[in-house]
Amino acid sequence: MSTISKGEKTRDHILKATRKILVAQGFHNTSISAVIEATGVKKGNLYYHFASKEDLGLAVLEDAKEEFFSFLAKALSGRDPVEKIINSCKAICAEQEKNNFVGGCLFGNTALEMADSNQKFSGVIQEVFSRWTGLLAEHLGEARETGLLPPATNPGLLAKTVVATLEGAIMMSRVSKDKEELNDFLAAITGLLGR
Amino acid sequence: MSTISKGEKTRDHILKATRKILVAQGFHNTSISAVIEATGVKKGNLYYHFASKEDLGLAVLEDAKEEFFSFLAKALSGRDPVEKIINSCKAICAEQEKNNFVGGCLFGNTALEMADSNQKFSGVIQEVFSRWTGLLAEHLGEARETGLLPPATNPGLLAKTVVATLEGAIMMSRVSKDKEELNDFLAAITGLLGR
DNA sequence: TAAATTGTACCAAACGGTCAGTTTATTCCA
DNA sequence: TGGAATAAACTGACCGTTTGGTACAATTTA
Repeated sequence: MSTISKGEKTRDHILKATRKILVAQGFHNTSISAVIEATGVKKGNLYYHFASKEDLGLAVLEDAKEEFFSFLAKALSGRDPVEKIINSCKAICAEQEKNNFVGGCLFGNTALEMADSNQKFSGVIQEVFSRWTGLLAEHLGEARETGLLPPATNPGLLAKTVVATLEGAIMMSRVSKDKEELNDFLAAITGLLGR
Repeated sequence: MSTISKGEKTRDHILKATRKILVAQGFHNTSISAVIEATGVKKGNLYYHFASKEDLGLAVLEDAKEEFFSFLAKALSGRDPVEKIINSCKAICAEQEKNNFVGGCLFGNTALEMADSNQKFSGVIQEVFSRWTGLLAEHLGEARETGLLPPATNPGLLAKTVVATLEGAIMMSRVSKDKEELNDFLAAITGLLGR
């Protein structure tokens, strides 16, 4: 007796399938008919679950957000805070390789596509970035206290820098489709953290 | 007796005006009618100068590319190679502030919007990134030879890292619209270069 | 018996693009 | 030098298609 209803299952199926298209093609280049084709869900049913295309896009983003932070929580593993961060970056890069550099980062993509034209979207993105950097900053603060990083370290700034470099790295390796390039970037981030 | 014909003037006017819309809204969210409205050029005339919307987009990108590298050449000024790079990053960030973080980087935006769906676009972007990092790598190599940077420095990788961090920084500060944040990132890049 | 799903048909608006024809500039020859 | 011929630049109405979205009765499922 599963507690998830059929409707919830369908909704989730739509979310996951739409995410795949959205991450590779972007919001404005993804049509409702493409979603219908990919999901197999009929139009009437789609609009039964989501009020509008915007609503669907936001729901996909929210869903991906939750999944990302649960992924991040698991990926942040290691013997010390610095290693945890490095491993999380490695895990993210591994995902990129796994997808053959198709899609990149949904949040980064959406950030650049919608930042100046849709507040609702950029609001979610802002939340992702601040929560993400906040988590990293916590660990970096811990690392500083325990002497793993120099006392002059600014955890908040360093966390943002790591995320920015990672986002930039995903962007550039997505264009070049170069596996080694991504590993190089990973080495650069490792260097940022003094290793 | 100017050597630029009326047609060339119109073409350039279209390119510049379209760029403004494109950088803020993206390719797929920019309609031909929006271009027509912004330029004042009638539809028939627009298609006299450009074969298609894609063609227009590519031309805008090419035009912006040329302008960027001429901007970069000027911005790469300073007493030594490292200072030159830092100043160029500062100049780029100053542009972002000037535009109130609207639009961000046309190349980065287009990279994330078109990378997986349009080879022609991503080809231009790839060229921009490789030329840009190539230029920085040259200066970094020089800096290493003259002892400004440690002998173990990898100019190519460091150049890519600088660009990646800058692109990530522009992305994140575009979402947050935070002036100080961008300056923080600038400090981080300066740190990357050992200053 | 309520929630979920299908089917079909429809809508106005916006989309990218075309084209015959008009205007403006340039060339060329008497 | 002037006027015809040619080419370049521009206009605006029009095209078919796709877009996101609606309506709603009929059916299936939990």
